[in-house]
Amino acid sequence: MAKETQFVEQIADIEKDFPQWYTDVVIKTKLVDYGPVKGTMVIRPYGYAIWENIQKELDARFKKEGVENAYFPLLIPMSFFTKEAEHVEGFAPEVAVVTVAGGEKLAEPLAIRPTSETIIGTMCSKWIQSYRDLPLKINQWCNVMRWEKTTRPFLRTSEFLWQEGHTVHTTAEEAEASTMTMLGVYKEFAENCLAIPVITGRKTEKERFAGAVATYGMEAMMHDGKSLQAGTSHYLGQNFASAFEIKFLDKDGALKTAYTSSWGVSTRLIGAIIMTHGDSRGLVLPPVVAPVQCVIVPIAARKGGVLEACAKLKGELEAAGIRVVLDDSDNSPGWKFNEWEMKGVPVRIELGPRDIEAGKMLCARRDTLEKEEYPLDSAVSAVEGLLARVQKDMLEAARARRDSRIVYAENMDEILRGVETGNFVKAGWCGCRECEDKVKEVAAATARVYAEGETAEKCAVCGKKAEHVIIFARAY
RNA sequence: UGAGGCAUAGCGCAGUUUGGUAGCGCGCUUGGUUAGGGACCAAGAGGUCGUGGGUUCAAGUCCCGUUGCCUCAACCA
Repeated sequence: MAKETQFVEQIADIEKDFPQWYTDVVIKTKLVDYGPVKGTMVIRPYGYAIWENIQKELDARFKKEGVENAYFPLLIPMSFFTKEAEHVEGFAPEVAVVTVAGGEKLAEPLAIRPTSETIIGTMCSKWIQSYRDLPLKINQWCNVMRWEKTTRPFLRTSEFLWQEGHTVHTTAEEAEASTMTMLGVYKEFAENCLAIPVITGRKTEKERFAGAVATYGMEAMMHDGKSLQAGTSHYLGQNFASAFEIKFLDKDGALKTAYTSSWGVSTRLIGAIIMTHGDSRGLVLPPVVAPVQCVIVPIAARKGGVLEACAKLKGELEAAGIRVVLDDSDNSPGWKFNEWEMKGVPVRIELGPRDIEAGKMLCARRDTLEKEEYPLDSAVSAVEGLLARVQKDMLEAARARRDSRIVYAENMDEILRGVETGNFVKAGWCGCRECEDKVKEVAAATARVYAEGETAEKCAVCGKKAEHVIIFARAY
C-alpha cells in the first residue's frame, strides 16, 4: 500500500475543520502564496489563470450590455473622497493613505482606492453635458485596498482584484433597471460559469453600501452552510451625482442631476468556487473557468508508443480548444492522479499500453471520481461531452446541497438552531434595526438578502407584523 | 484595541520539564531499479533554533525585553 504523504494528511476532514481545510488547499495547490505585507496574497500562475477565465467570461457579458472597459488612477485625492458624507464615513476606517511622495510630505494626502465611485464620479461630471451622452456605462478591472483587521486568502485580503462597473443615467428608473440587469448578469454568470447557485436580493439598511440608496447582493452557500457575499450591485440614486455634480442638459432644456449605479465582483469568487465545490481531496474546478480542463497521464510511459500516443491525443484536444496538459514528468502515475485531483482538473485521461492496444482511453471525472472508457478515435467529442456534463452536474449538486439547507424559522430559537446547524434561515422580519441586531447578537447571524416574493405573518424576533421575509445566515 | 497560542532546515514537527556535539518525516540533489491510485534502494545538500540583552565553564533549553504570525471577539467584497 502506498504511503500517504504529509500533504494529504494535512487536508483536514472537510466537515470537521472547514476553514483550515480551505487555507491548506489554497496554499498547497499553489493558487496563492502569502505576500510580505500582512493580509496580502501573491496570486500564482495557476490561481491567476482562474481569474483570467473569469475576466474573459464577464467581459463578454458586459459587452452585451453596452459596457466598455476603462481605467482610473489608483490614488484618489482626499478632497474627492470626502465629498459624499456617508461614503467617506463608511470607508474611512479601512482606507490606506499616502502622505509622502518624492521624499516630501504631500500638501494633500492621497487615498489608495478602496473603490472608485469618487474619482469616476469626478471624471463623469467632466464628460457629461447632454442627455445624448447618457447612458454612460464603464467598467474597470483593477486592484483596490481595504485595510481589514483579519484576512483570509481570496475571501478577505487587504488588497484584492475586482471589476467595478459604473453607470450614469438620465432617470432613476433607468439607473434602477441597470442595477437589476447587472445583478442578473452576475447570477447567470455565477450559475453557468462557476456552477455556484446564488440567491440574489436586496440588502437591509444595515448592510447597505456606504452612499447607496439600495444595495443588492448575491449570496452563495459554502460547504459548511455559511454564506458568502459573492457580488453586489448598488443603486446610488443621485447621492454621488449630486456630490460630484454630474449634470446634463435634458431634452426639455433643463439642467438635471443624473442617477448612477455601481456593481462589482472580486477575486473572492475564486474563494467561492473553492468553498462551494472543494472536497477532502482538494479543489474541484468548474470546466468553464478551470485553467487546465483535461490532464493526460501516461501509464508505463517508457514503453514504446505510449508517449507518442499521448502527444497525439493532446494535439487533437488542443486543436478542439480544450485546455489540456500532458503530464510527462517522471513521477509515478499514482502521484500524478493525486496531484491533479488536488488541483481540481475536471477530467483526467489515463493512457497506457493496454488502452492503446484496445483503441481506448480511461477518463476520470473530478466531481464524482467516476471512471469510464471511451474509444480513442472519438476522443474530442468524448472529452467535450464529459466537460459539459461535469459543468452541469456540479451546479445541480451544489443547488441540491443548498436547497436542502434552507429552513424556515418562526422564532429566535429556530433561527439560532437553523444557523448553528449550517442553514440559510428564512424568517419574517418587522423591518426594524433592533430585531436585526438581536439576531446578530444571539445567533451570530446577519441578514443576507430579502427573500423576493415571500411573505410572513409576524416577525420571528419581536412577534410584530412582518414586513419582509429575510434570509439570515452566518457569513464569511 | 480585549483574550489565548505559536516562533527550531523549503514544509510539518520533536527536542525546553531536568542546560552538555542540532534531530525526525516529507520535499530537494545524484545514480539505479520501477510504473493502471501519492514506488523502492543507495549516496548527498540544507539550520548563527524570530530578535536584543542577561545568568553560566556551557543556553534551542533558564531570566528580562522586543518583534512577527495564528485563533477568537469587533470591522468588512
